[in-house]
Formats: sequence, C-alpha cells, structure tokens
Amino acid sequence: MHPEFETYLRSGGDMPEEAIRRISDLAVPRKLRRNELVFSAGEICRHKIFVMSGLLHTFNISAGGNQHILQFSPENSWTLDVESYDRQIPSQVSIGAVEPSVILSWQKRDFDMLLTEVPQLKKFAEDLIARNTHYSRKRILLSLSATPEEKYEDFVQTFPNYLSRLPLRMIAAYLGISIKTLTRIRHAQLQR
Amino acid sequence: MHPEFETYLRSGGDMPEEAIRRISDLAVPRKLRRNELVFSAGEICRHKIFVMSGLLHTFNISAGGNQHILQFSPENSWTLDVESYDRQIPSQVSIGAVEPSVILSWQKRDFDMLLTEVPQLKKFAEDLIARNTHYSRKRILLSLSATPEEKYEDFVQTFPNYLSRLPLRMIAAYLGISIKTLTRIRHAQLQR
DNA sequence: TGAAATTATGGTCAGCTGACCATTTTTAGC
DNA sequence: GCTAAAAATGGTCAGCTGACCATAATTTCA
Repeated sequence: MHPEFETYLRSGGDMPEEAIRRISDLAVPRKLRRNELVFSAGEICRHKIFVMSGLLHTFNISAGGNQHILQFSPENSWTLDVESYDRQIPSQVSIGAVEPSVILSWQKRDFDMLLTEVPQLKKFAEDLIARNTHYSRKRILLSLSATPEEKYEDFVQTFPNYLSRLPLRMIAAYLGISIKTLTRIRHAQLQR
Repeated sequence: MHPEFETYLRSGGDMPEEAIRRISDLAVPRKLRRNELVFSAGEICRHKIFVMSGLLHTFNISAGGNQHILQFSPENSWTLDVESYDRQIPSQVSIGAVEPSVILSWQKRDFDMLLTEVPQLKKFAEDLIARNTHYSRKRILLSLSATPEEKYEDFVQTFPNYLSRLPLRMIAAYLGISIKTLTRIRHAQLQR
C-alpha cells in the first residue's frame, strides 16, 4: 500500500508482516505543496503524521510576529503537536511543509487502537519518545549554556543535511537567534 | 514501609495494594544534607529516584564554570538523568539536594522488572513521561520566544512555591539569564 | 525563460546583557 | 545566638545582539 513506509517499519526488525499491513491500511496519504499547512495554531492536532518525503516544520508565531521553530521533520520521521494530540486541546503551534512533501496520517483513535493491538508498535513508539526526550534535554541545556555560535555549530554537526535545505531565516528561528547574528557568525567563520 | 510514598502511589486510583507493597519493598531510602549530591556528572545514573521530602536539582557546570539547572524536583516527584539511565552511559549532569531531603531509590533492573510486572505502574510512568514531554516543549518554546522578564514571569506563575525555597542565583541558572539581569527585573517590578 | 517574490547581506545605532568588583544583607549550621 | 559563609544588590563599562533599512543575490513558479 505504502511501500516506503512499510520498509521503514520493517527496519525495526521485529514487526510482523500482518501488523505492517494493518498499520499501513489505516494510513491516509496526502501531498503538500511548499508552505502548505497540515494544521494551524488554534486547531486541534487530530492526526499522527509520518513524513514519507519532503520536510516539515513545527512553528509558532509570537505576538510580535516572529517565527519560532520547535522542530524539523524530514522524510522517515514522525510529527504532531504532542500536547494538542494527547489532550485534544487547541495547539499553540502550526505544522507546515518547508518543501513539497508527502505524508501519511492516522486518526488518533485508529492509532491508539493500533498501539494496543500491536505490542511491537507500542515498543517502537516508546523508543521514539525516548529519543525525543533525550534530544529535548540536550536542546534545553544548549539553550541555557551555549553562545549563538556554539548553537549554530551544534546544529551543523547534528543536522548536516538540513543546511542546504533550509533558508537561514529558519535556522535562526530554530536556534532562537536573529538572522543578523547568524549571518555574522557565518561571516566570521569564512574569515578563518 | 514508606507510608508517604504509598499514599502518593495510591493517589493514582488504580494501583493494587499488592503492587504498592512490591514497589515499596524494593525502594532504598536515603537522607541527603543540603548540597549533597546523589550523583555527579561523569557517573552513570543507576537509580530511579523519588523525592519524599526536600528539593533536588539537576544541573550542569559548563566549561566556564557556570551552573545551568535543567530541573527542580520537589517532594512527591521523580528524578534521574534520563539519557544516562536509559542507556547506562555517563551523565552530563549532576543531581543534588537544594534542601535537606529524603529520597527513595530503585536500581534500574528492579524498576524495569516492576514496570513489566505491574501494568498500572507502567501506565503511571507513561503519564509522567507525557507530562514531562509537554513541559519540555513549553520550555523550549519559551527559551526561543520569551524575553528574560517573560521567562521570570512564567516561572513565578508556574512554580509559585519555589520562589521562597530557592536562591535567586538558581532561578537565574534555570532561566538561562544572569543573576544581574534577574535582579534588574525584580527591581523594576518593585517600582510598579 | 523571465518576472516577482523570497532570501541573504551589510550599515548603523541604541540598549540590553553579562562580567567584574565592592558592599550589604541574609542564611546556615554549630 | 553567634560566626562564617552564602546570597543579593549596586556601580560601571564593554560589547554583543537585535531592530530598521536598503541593496544585492537567489529562488520560485507561472
């Protein structure tokens, strides 16, 4: 049904073929144009999303009109606004496509059902949650301790692929620095 | 065995008495003096910790010697360094007592066993993880978008109890601002 | 391909922020 | 309660950072 996704699921190693089919069958595919939103701040996040191709970002527009980016979601990753999804309350953030993308989405009730039916999927999801927890911790520590230059350096190390796919404006919005500062850092690095 | 802890576990509503006894029996209590460490950066976090009384903090000392605080853990809350605990690798952070405290601790293997034996405990832990995830998201968004004053305001709203229990120095280390800036904010607010 | 939109760079300047230091106040712990 | 340690405040200053604006470069998409 969705061969790339099924390959991804199989990569875990212990997912039964029947479970893969069950999961895949409940997924609804959707194409996104550049800048198209999956949902907007204020709406409730009702779906779990898997990115088959392209690149999404989760962002918030502050009162002053500035964009802040919580997360990038490239191909073969999952995304949603976790608090909105868990509690079915309006989201503070929007999720949209940075590049033309193809996603799969599951209704929350379908995915919840799958989680109880397929223990391997539950385990799979728990691993993703753990990875996300570790990364959030790291990001919080970085935000407390690192200079803008160190934040950028870490970003380059951690996400070397993103550099060419993202406008600098978005990298700045992810790092919590102004694009001016980011430009200065890059300019200074060229001098070396 | 540890009546306060057992009361806490019961507060969830659906924890069988037998499970409560099992969990409680495997806990090792420990008293901490002020500033005493549970473990230091560089060590492996081998225990899951429940704070019965007092107040702990999870912190990191950066290369420049500055302290950065990832988390405060008051009575009736849990703590550990999640990445070090999950993967049994050396921790980047230390956990220590801000106030004289009493904690319970479980060896990882004991707690892992309990999680498989007691489904209600697993559910309980998952709820805690979800809450933690939501809070981390909020904190990352705040770190990206809020001014120092807004960060402090949010801290006061979110943790009104901590204000009188913590030196300002630690609040600054939690917010990622200098104590000088924090003093300025508080001074400005007095003028109003 | 070509026009329009988006993005990146650069200049300038104000002001927020942190570093450093001294002093005062508060707290801890015997 | 008393003494030593820790914490908070305040002054000063340099410089990093962001806001604003204009211009150049790049990209998008029709």
